[in-house]
Order: sequence, then structure tokens, then C-alpha cells
Amino acid sequence: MLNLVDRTTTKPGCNDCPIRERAVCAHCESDELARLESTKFYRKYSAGQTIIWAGEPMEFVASVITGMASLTQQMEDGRTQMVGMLLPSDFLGRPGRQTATYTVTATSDLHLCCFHRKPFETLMVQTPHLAMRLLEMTLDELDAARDWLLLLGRKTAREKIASFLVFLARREAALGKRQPQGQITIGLPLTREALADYLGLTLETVSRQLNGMKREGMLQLEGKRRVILSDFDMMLAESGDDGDGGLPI
Amino acid sequence: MLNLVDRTTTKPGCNDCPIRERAVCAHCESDELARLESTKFYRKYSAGQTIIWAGEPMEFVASVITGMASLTQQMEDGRTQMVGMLLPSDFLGRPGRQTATYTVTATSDLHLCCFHRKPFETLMVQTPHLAMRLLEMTLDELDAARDWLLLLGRKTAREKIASFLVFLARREAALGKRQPQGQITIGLPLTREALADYLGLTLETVSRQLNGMKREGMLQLEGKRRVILSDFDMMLAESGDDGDGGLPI
DNA sequence: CGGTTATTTGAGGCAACTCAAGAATCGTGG
DNA sequence: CCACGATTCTTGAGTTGCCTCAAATAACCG
Repeated sequence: MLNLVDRTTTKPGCNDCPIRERAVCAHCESDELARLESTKFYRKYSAGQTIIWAGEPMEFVASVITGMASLTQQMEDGRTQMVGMLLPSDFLGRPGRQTATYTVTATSDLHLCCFHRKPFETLMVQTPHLAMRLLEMTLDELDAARDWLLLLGRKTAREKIASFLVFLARREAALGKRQPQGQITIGLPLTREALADYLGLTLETVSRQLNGMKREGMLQLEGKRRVILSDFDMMLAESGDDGDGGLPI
Repeated sequence: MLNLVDRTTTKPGCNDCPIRERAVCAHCESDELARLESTKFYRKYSAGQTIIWAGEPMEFVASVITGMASLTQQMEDGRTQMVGMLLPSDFLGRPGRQTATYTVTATSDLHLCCFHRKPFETLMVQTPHLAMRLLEMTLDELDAARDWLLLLGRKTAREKIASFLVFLARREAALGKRQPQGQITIGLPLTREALADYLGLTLETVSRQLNGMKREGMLQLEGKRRVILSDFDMMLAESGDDGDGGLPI
């Protein structure tokens, strides 16, 4: 694949930024923000592009502005597991580490707000607000990873699929600041294969489960990238989780 | 079970503390340490005791001094997944959160260095060294959780067991500041059931795999809490991982 | 419209699970 | 120190959910 990275250097203001309230810079005050702003730069990637290969040097850190990216790990024989999902406002990279631990791929078209690693690290020591916010975000990610451990270790294929659809529905609903319920349309930003790598299944099992649910009237499949849940609460019941874990993110 | 918590309030100095170099207080300077020291208190738990139930209020945070504890998550029907393992120097609790998300259980006899949550949170804002160290530790835990995702999602039962033994052997060797190799004796601080909950298996499968490896001469079982690996590198090969991920912790 | 990729569907196999029983080990009190 | 009850662990037999291999169908793109 050609490297079509757009290295645009125009700098729209942070004030209009759609992730200003939730990104790593959320707690920064205007002077801190000014220092960040002077070093930031934007990058765009298109769906399917690999942003960083595991083991490569990491020259920048970034916030996801729009789109989605995944972190994946591979075994020598090709078995693949997705170990992280980056959505808007999520942070990419680890200050203090010079080489990437996981391969990062753009799952959909992606827009990043980047900082060169070294200057960012210096800034982090000087501005506690930045470090504090990163700590909060990392703790949230750790909690998410732990829920995921339960999913991978103990849930059935059907429960895994249902859990994922519930997760997406909640995320979609949260954008509109409402509780998910009743009939919900959600966009599937992943291929069956990526979904399988996310859930620790094969793509055939993913396909069978989705079509099984369709046959039972739990959902409709529109094209391959759109799902309509007939009843959110029914799906939640299939996920094996109790009802909480909802909006207050 | 009786609540035999030892609420000893004597305060041995931080200077003699065996986890001084790696715990959350590692980067603190003497004045910061003094403030921490004035509010700290110790608690002891015996193997099997539950320290906190998921959903209960968390009144303190703590560092593990000796022993081992586990974080577990449960589904309504009883399926259990261990989602975290706390070893000496690891941190228990999440500043800013008032109720526990996971159930914490002492897997072996356990010794904690505790701080009441509120004062600790205040201290964290005032002493960046504390927050910085917690960030480092949380990032490390996140990486560990992500390796675990690969294990749960993609590895076979045999690979899971081998991976866990390699992990323990490395941890054991790290205490003596040496690389693990050749024949190694390790203590198994877990029952078969806890091991199964850790690895996303049943206890029968764990037992079968361990005895299978014994039959093949890969290890010896001494009693039920001691394992002797015949050859570390052979075990590493069985784990499905490449050789890195070693000492530099 | 034709080639390519993504998805669905089928048939068969196996790794890990469930259920069940027996053996080893541990802890405790006599 | 031994006996005995309670755990914990091992082992066996049978089942099953998900995987593998294979092929057909559908969607996508220039």
C-alpha cells in the first residue's frame, strides 16, 4: 500500500477542537495550551493504513480527532489479537518509551493531532495538568481492558458479539447524550475479520453468530457495515452483563 | 470466615521498606516521604481473605509489601475471571473513585501499606512525583493487561500454562537480578482453581496440562505449591512468545 | 461488466468443557 | 503423632462449541 500520509501543517485553533473536553489536553489552561499548540501538527490516514509497526521507533504521540484505529499483537504463526481500540479523544503512544509495543492500524479514515515525542515529554513534566489527565485516561483504559479480559476468558461467542454490539450502541448513544434503548441503528466500523480479532473468534464464527441473531429477529443487517438492533435491552440480556456500565463516561 | 485483620499501627521506617524503590512512593524525596509516612498504616490479611468486595466503598489505597492478591470479576452465573494480580510493590486502589470495581482477595498471606483515600488524593495533587510514579505503574499494568488479552484470546491451554510459568520464573529470577535459564524452582502461589480463573480455563484442564507436562519431563511437581522447570528455554518455546519481554522491568 | 475481496454457508473434527468419582494432601484436635 | 474430615487435586468418559477446511455467494470498485 502506498504511503499517502497527509502531512498538512495548518493549525486550526484548539478552541474549535471537537475533542478539546476529553483529550489529553482537557485540563490544560490557556498558557499551557498555547505551548502545546505551538508544537502540534496534524496527520491523516486512510482506512487500512498501518500507522506504526510493533518494534519500530515511535517519533510522536497523538490524540485521535476523528476515525478509529486499533492496536494489535501477533504471534509468529499469524494468530492475531486486537488489544486496544482508539476512538476520538483517545491517546496514542506512551511517553517515555521510544519503540512501539503494538502495531497501530487505521480501521477507518483517521485524523490525528500529533506532537513530537521528546518535546511532549518535556512538556508533561512541566505541566502537571497534562500528566494528571493522562493518568485519568490510562486508568480508564485499564478498566476497559479488564472488562475485555472477562469477555475473552469467559464469554461464549454469542455473548461476545452481543457485548460488542451493546458497547457500540452505548458509544453511539453517548454522542447524542442519551441512554440506549429500543431500536438502535449502529455503524460497524470493522470487517468480520477485525471483529474476530477483537473478540478472540474466527471470522466464520462471527458471521454465523450475526446471521443467527438476524434469523432470530434480534437484529437486521443492512449492507455489511450497518446493524439495526431490534431491542437494546434484549441484546444487553444476551451479553451476560448486568445493566450498569452505562453512560457516565 | 472470621475477619482477622491485624490493625497494627506501628510504623517501621520507609528507609527499611523492601519495596521502597518500586512502589508508588519510589520517586518521592525525603520531605514528600515524611508527609506520606505520617498518614500511613499497615494491615495484614491471611490467604483466602477477601479485602474488598466489588461495589463496596473503597476507604483506602495501598501498596503490597509482601504476599499476593488478585482482582476478580464475576458473572451472575458464577463464571469468574481474574483481571489483575497484585505482587509486592503493586498499587491497590484507584484515586478519585469511591467504590471498588473489582473484588480483591488475598491469594497468599498479605501485608499492605495503606493510606486513607481522601488524604492520599490531596497528597497526589500536591506532589507530582507521586502522580508521575502512579502513571508509570498504570502504563505498565496496561501493557501487562494487553499481553494477557493475547493469552486469553488466542493461546491454547498448553501455551497459557507455559506462559504463566515463564512469567513466574521471570519474576522469581528478577528478585535475584538474574536471567532465568536452565532448571528453575518456582513457588505456585495459587490453587488450581485460581490458576484456571487467571487463564480462562477450567481447573480440570489446568490439572491435565500440568500433569501432561510432567509426564513429558518438562517439569516436576513438588507437593501442590511448587514447580521445578526442567528447562526454562523449552518452556519459553511452549509459551508461543518470542524470547523478549525479559528483565528490564 | 469482470475481477477482486468480503461474507456466508456447509461438513467434519478436535480441544476444552461437563459431569463424576477416586486419590492425595492439608489441617486440626484428640 | 496419628486419625479423620475437609479440601484440593487427579483422572476418566462423554459431549459440545468453536475451529478448520472448502466452496458458493454477495458486495465492491474501477
